[in-house]
Amino acid sequence: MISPPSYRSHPSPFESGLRSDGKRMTPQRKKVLSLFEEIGSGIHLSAEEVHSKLTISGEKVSLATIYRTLRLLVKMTFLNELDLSEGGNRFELLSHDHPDHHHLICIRCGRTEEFENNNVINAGKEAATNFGFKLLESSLNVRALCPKCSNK
Amino acid sequence: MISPPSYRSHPSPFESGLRSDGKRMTPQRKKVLSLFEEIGSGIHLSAEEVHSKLTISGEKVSLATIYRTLRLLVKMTFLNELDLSEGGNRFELLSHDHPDHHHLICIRCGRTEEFENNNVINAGKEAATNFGFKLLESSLNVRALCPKCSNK
DNA sequence: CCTTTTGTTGCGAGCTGTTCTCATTACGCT
DNA sequence: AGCGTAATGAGAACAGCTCGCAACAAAAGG
Ligand SMILES: [Mn+2]
Ligand SMILES: [Mn+2]
Ligand SMILES: [Zn+2]
Ligand SMILES: [Zn+2]
Repeated sequence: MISPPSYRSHPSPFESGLRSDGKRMTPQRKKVLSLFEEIGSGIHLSAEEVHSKLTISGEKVSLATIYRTLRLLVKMTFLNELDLSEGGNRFELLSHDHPDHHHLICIRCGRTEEFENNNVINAGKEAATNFGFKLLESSLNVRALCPKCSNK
Repeated sequence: MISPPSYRSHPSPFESGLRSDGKRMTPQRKKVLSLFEEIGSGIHLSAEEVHSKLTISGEKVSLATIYRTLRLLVKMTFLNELDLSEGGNRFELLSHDHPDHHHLICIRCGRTEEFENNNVINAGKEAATNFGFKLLESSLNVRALCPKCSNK
């Protein structure tokens, strides 16, 4: 029989964020966030894809819980939600070094590249200011054809 | 009994665009495009809204036909399709003086303002060039709170 | 510990926006 | 007017997502 460590281990930022809000850490939540962390940033997964990736690696989490958890992780700013037009929404690990990147999407094959541009960020700020709006977030989606799809 | 005019009237750009592609002008198609033209640019309508506006003014066009026609009008570049995240997609008359405008959206009440910014356009071009993509279109969506929704 | 409380899950039903199927209609051409 | 074929209307189907609720499980209290 293994006894738990006698010291109190540091809770992860995820766990303490949950706790401080009366919410609980669960295996399902851990699995979803871990998937994104293992896969790294710059990868954009749909809820369906999260579900099948977990299923394939033997972890059973219901689709409804995945949707709930994704929403939660977005609200907690661990994930970023993308609306790339075609198909369902996608989610990516929110990297704190590149929080404001934008996306270049091949509308044929779905290949997606990321880029940053301060002018875009400023354009959003400026527009919000001009109309007296309080800026939340601005996202530039560039729809295009990748080299492979472009020459036939 | 009224006879049709004996001269051949100039077909509209819409009609000639259709004809040149083996497609036909129909009352339904005319009604949908006319609605957008009468209502003017800068107005963003969902398919459902197009349907109810036509229904209210006594024009009966089925919802399926409206979806088909909206797709067609986008492909023919008479309309622009917006993906403002929340709810269904919206459509607007594509004004040829302001083809590349962007949108500032209040996520609470839906109020939407338009703005133009050359830096944004250039950012899209630049990103496409850097990755060897062929640019199709780029759209900046700024999510924010309008003054009314922002203070309470 | 056992009990209570309360947040969370899984499942299926439900919902919303959009597309599809197919029988019927009607545009455009002669 | 008649023909070929595109387009429509009506409803079924679909995709993506949310909800309701019973079963479950983590905290909290005794
Ligand atoms: Mn990204
Ligand atoms: Mn607009
Ligand atoms: Zn491609
Ligand atoms: Zn508002």
